[in-house]
Amino acid sequence: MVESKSTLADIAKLAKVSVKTASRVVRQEPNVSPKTRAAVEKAMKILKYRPSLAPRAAVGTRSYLLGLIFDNPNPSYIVDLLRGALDQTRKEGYHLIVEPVMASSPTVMEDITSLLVQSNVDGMLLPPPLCDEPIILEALRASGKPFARIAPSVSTDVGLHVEMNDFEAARQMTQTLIALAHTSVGFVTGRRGTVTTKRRLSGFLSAMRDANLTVPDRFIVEGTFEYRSGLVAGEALLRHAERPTAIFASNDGMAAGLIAAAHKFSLSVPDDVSIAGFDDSVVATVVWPPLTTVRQPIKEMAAAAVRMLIEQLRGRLDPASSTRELPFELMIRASTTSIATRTKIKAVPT
Amino acid sequence: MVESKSTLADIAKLAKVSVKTASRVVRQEPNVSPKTRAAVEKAMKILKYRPSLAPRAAVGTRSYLLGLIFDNPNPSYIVDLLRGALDQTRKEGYHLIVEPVMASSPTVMEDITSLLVQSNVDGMLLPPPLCDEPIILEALRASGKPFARIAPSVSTDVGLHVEMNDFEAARQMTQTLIALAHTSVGFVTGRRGTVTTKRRLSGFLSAMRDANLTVPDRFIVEGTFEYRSGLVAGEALLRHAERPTAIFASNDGMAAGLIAAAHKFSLSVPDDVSIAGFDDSVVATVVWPPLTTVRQPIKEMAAAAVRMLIEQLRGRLDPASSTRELPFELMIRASTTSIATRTKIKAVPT
DNA sequence: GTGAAAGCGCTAACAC
DNA sequence: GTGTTAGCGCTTTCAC
Repeated sequence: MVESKSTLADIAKLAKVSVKTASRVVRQEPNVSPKTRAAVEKAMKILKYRPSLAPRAAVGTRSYLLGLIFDNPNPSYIVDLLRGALDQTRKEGYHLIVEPVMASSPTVMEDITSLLVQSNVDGMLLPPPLCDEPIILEALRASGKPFARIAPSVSTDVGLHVEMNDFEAARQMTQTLIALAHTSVGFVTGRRGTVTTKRRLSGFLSAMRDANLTVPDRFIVEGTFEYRSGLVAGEALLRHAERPTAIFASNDGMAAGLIAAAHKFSLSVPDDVSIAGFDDSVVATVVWPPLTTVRQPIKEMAAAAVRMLIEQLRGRLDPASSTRELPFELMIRASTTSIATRTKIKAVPT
Repeated sequence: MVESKSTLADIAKLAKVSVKTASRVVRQEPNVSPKTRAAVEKAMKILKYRPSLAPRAAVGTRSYLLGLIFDNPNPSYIVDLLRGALDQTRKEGYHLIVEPVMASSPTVMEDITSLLVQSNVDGMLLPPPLCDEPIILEALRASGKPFARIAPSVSTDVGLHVEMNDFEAARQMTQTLIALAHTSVGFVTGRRGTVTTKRRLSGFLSAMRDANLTVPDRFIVEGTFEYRSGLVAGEALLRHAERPTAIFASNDGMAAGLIAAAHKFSLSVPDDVSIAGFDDSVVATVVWPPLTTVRQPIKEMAAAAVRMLIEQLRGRLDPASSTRELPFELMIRASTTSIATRTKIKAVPT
C-alpha cells in the first residue's frame, strides 16, 4: 500500500525532463511549458510522488515545519489550539512540531533553541501565557524567525498576533444578565496583572455603569482562574443574606467553583443565583447545570495565526506586526435565568 | 542569544579533527580516543553545537522524528498523552510530529502516508481508537516502520503495545464500593463492542459475584462513554424506588452525567447514591462532588510507548511484538461514601 | 583510532 | 523554458 518512496530523479526520468524542471513543477514555479508540466504531473501521479521534507530543510530554505510551544494547564484549550493549528498547517502543506515548555523552567531557552536550530522550524506559534514572556519574545526576535502570538496580553507591538475582544465580550455577557432583570451582579476576576483580567473586568463595569447599576466593592472578588478560587469567591459572595442574584466569573473553571459553592449553601442554580463563565471550555457542558459562557474562538485563532505566519513566510505580509481579531459568541445555557421567571414561580400566580 | 548555528565542520576545525571523527563523538560512537573525544566535546560546548535534524533525515537513516496521530474527542486524554509522549521524546533527543486524523475520513491513508514519507518519521504512536483500525495497522505494517499502540482493544499481536489492566481496575473499584457496604450496585457500560467496555464490565461482575451479590439486569445500563448517555442511564437507574445505592460508570464523563441525574431527582451524592467513574479525567475534579475514579496512567503509557519505540529503533527490542503493562490507581474522592455512615447519620445515635 | 571521499534528495545559481 | 552544476550538513563506505 505504502510503496517505497519515489524521488524527484525518478519522476524526472519518467517524464523525460531534468530534475530541476521536475522540481519546478512540484513547487509550482512559473516558467514551465504546459506540456512539460502535464508530463511531470502525470509522472508524479503514477509514482505517487511526495517530496521529502528533510532535504528541503537541509538545503536551508524551508523546513515546512512550524513550532508550537505551550505551557497551559487547560487541556481543552490546548486541544482546541492544536486542532485549529493542525487543520490549517495541513491545508498549507506544513507540519507541526509540538513542544511543551515551562516558562519557569531553567531550560526554556534550551527547549526553544532546540526547535529553532535542530528542527529548523520556519516559524513559531505562541499561545498564552508563553506569548507574554519577555525572555521568549526576545529570543524569538533575535532569531529572526517569524512568530505569531495568540491572544497576547502585553507588548502587542511585537510580532504577528491574533486576538479576541475581551472587553466587548464581557460587556455583552453582563448586558445579557442585566436583560434578565438582574440588578445585583457579582464578578470574579482572573489572576491579577494579566490584561485579560483587566479587560474582562472593564467590560463588566462598563455594562453595569451604562445600566446605572452600582456594584458594591465586596461583589467584586479576586480570583486566579483556578477552580478553587471560584469556590472560595462563591463562598464569600453567597455567605451573606444580601447576596448577588447573578455572578459572572472570568473563566469557566471559576464558574464551576461558584456552582459548587452554591450547592454547598443549598442554593439552586439558576433559581437562586445565575452563574456565567467565560471560555466555553469542556467544563462548561460537564457541570450541572451547563454553563452560560463566552465562546472564545480558540480553534479559529490558532488557524488564523498559522495562516498569518505562512503568509509572512511567503512574503505576503508586513513582517513587522499585523493583527487579526476573531469574533466571540455568547453561549446561553441553563446556569442563567431571568429574575422575573424566578419570582413568578415563587409568587402567587396572577 | 540564539547565535547562528554552528556546523559539524565548524567543530571539527576547532577541535582539529576530521568531520567524521567529530560526528563520531556527537553520535557517541565507539573507537574514539578519550583525548580526541574530550577535545571535540569542548569544541561542541564552545560553539553550542546542535546537530541539525534535517540532513540526518535526508541521508536516509534517522529523522529523529516520531509521529503521533490522534482521533479522540477527549481533550484531557489527548493532553495527557501528549505530555507523556513529549516528555519522553525530548529525553531521548527525539521530536514529535502531531497529526489529527479521522479514522472515518477518506483521506486517512493520505494523512498517514504524509507522515511516513514526507516527514519520514522513524516510528508511530497509535493511541485509541486509531490503534484498533485494521486499515491503519495494515498500512503501518506494510510500511515497515515500527509503531507502538497504546491500550489497544483488538489484534494485540500486532506491533508493540502498552496497556493497563481494565479488568483488575474495575474489579478493585467494585470491591471498594462493596467494602463501603453497598450491596445493590448499578453499572453503566461503555460503547458496545470495545474490549475496554467488555473488560470493565467483567471486572465489575467478577467482584460482585465474588461477594455473593446479585446484580438485577436493569442495574446494568448500556452507555456510549458520552456525558449524555450517563445522564440517561442515571435517569433510568434512579427513577425507581428500588434504586442502587451506588453506581459505577465506565468513564468519568458518564459519571458526571449520573451526578446530574441524581441532582435532577433531588438525590444527594454521595449520601443517597455513591457514584464512581473511570479515567480520572479533568471532569473528575471539576464536578461536584469530586469523583471517585480509576486513574489511568495515560501519561505513563504514552511515555512507555515512546520508550519502547525508540528501544526498537535502536535494535534493543524484539521487533515482532512486545507488551508493557502500567499500573492504575484508585482515586477515592467525595462522590462515594459508606452506607453505614449514611444510616448512622439518619438513625438515632447509639 | 582516524580520515577522505562519495552521496542522501533536494534547491539555488547560472547558464543555454 | 530548460538543463547543468554545485552545494546544504550530515552519514556512510572503506581506506589507512
